[in-house]
Amino acid sequence: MDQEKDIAHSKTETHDEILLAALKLFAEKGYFNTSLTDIAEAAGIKTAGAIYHHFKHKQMIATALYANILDSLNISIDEIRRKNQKPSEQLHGIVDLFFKLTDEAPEIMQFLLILKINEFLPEAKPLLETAAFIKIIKIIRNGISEGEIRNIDPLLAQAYFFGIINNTLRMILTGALDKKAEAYQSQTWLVAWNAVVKK
Amino acid sequence: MDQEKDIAHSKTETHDEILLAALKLFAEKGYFNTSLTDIAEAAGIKTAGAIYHHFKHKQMIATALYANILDSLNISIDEIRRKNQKPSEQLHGIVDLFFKLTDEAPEIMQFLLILKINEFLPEAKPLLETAAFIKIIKIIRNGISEGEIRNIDPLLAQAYFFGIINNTLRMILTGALDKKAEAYQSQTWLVAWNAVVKK
DNA sequence: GTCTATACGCCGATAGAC
DNA sequence: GTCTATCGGCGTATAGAC
Repeated sequence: MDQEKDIAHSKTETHDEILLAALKLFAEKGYFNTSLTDIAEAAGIKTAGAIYHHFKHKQMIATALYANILDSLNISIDEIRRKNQKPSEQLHGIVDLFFKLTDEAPEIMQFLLILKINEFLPEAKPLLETAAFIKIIKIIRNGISEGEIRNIDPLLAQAYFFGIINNTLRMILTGALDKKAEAYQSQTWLVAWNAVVKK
Repeated sequence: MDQEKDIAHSKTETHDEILLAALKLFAEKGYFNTSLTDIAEAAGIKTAGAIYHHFKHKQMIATALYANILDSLNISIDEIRRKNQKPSEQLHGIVDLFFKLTDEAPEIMQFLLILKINEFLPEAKPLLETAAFIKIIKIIRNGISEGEIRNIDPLLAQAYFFGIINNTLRMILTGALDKKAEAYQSQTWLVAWNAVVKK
């Protein structure tokens, strides 16, 4: 951890404006189609040069973004695990979160589900090796040992369960499905859960 | 259709070498991380300039690639539909094809499942509006009217079914799942089919 | 901390000899 | 049809005034 402050109120105003603008633009046009000039403009500063007082280079913006998103996701998952005992309830909480984020902060979900992160951050850990997602695998593993989830390779169970969830969200984010995420939530949860539940 | 010849034996040798090299590099590093110099080198020609005798510009390479892949996919799907009557069998045939391609031509599946195509081909039709994928939706629609598949929005059924299939394949392609696609095929088919079947 | 100005490199693309 | 050579532009990044 480099920063003392957390995600909500970081060092300076513009520091955050830059991150916010970058998130929006990356989600919208992709990393390579977004220039520092674009980001500067969207962040309310007139020149790209000013960005270098906040980030060493362009990649660092994406790196910080990635870290922040995964960090707050990790925190949310901790909270969900604390508030719910059964793996099924914990997974349900995560699904709730994902659907809520899709409606309320679609750029974050775009970043997680649609962007090919290691195309512009070759050094970054793949999502699945990230603290947040390791915890998800752990929840699934618990679900298996407690008899809620079928006894299959936890990674496969993850692939099936989140294959359904994430693909549905992806289609919402790209506009292929035209209602709000909320409209599909309960039905999609049921199908996903059914794909892994022990019957 | 610009070309008279089909995908298998196009105009010239190098024309195909270029496409093949580009496919490989795009799948491996992404479109924006691949320069025409890279492609030239991988295609066995010494200079990037020579490429322009085969393609108007870089985008056209990707466009041709995309068209070729979708074309041959479309043909395969026609064949599958011809050889199989029931929607369930047709879907099974498509799943077979996808798993086979993942093992035997992973770059093609990377192109389809992992690359964010409209990031470098903004004009291109989204996958789902493509002839091949419209036929897949049609198969699902038939499955619903014939009573094999549950009566839900065909697009949602597609999201669920291929969410499982594609996410599994994606994890194989990225190395998160370490066996060959074939090893997961029958199990994954069952789970995916179960997610949409009318019970 | 933001501005102006500018350096630098890389890549896409073109011209023209062979 | 492939080569050499080169142009032009854009985008990252830096230097230095304010």
